[in-house]
Amino acid sequence: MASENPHPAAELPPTLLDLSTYLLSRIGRAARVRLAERLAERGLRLWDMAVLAALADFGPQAQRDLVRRLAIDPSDLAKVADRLAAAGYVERARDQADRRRVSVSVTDAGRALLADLEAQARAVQDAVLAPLDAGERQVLQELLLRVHHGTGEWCGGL
Amino acid sequence: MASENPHPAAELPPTLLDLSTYLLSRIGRAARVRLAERLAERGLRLWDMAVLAALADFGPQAQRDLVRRLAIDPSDLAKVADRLAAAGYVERARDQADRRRVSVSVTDAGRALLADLEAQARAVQDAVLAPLDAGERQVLQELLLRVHHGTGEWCGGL
DNA sequence: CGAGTTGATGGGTCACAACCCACTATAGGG
DNA sequence: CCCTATAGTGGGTTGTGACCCATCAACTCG
Repeated sequence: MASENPHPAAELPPTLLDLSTYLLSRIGRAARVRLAERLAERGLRLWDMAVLAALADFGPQAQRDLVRRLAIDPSDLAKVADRLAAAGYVERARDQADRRRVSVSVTDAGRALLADLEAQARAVQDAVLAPLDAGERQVLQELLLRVHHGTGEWCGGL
Repeated sequence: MASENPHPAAELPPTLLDLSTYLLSRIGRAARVRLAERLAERGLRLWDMAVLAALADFGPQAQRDLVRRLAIDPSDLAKVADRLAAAGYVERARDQADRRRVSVSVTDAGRALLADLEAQARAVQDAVLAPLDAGERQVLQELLLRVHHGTGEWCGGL
């Protein structure tokens, strides 16, 4: 039998396409998966990038602070920090004022890596948002930011 | 030590917030998780809703067609159809023209359920998109739809 | 100086999505 | 009438994200 369609077309139900949240979920997941693939090529995960970004943006800080900021499980963060440190992207040092705390800071290698990862993320974004022109992307970004701020009580990882 | 902030604030790194894809991913995931919770209260999963929606929108069809349309694994669909049939939301009948195929159709109960689920999805959407007025939601929906159509080659589940 | 608290860590569990393979039944072409 | 392809099904594996608990070390307060 002749295949009705070269690629399956995946014509999704209007009932779902009508939900912004459905589109949000699908598109967001696609973007996340795509970026995750690129990170995986470098032996990294999404959390690694998030931690690097937090350190680059907010400076050296204790894991404790990263835990609060990123809403990540302390135990999981310990593992991420471990791998990043082993790879030379961050340095860990006991806080002399409070020797329980481990202060984490990005190295130059880490900063360089982050720049690369950002470029990857931008590339994925360009691919995903291809149908939109610069102005539309701006509008989208602004709307998403408003949505994000308006509901900061979401907790939730990533 | 006084807690600097009642709720942890989760002040995320600008490096990430600047990425629309990051926001897309976070917001989309939050919406999906929230809806999934509501479905779970009814003993259902997201795929159940997707299958019901596809059947309601496109009418009775063989599992084979659902597989192509929704890009779901045949084996997984079999399990979903099984549960939906057991709960009385769909009916399965051998296609008389091709007895390999199993034609699936929604029952009245299934249609009623879907209406309920849609209401749940709308409720979640209202909560998530709370910061936006009707006009802005319209704009967002349109942008997301364009993004979605522009990149139909994503495959990928949900 | 205890007693309770906090930060970090290691070692798990649990749920779930995606995927894959083997097997049966049916269809259809040579 | 075989042979191959297709539809559905059952029984898995794998990877991952979130979470949880026990433990150790270090701080703080009484």
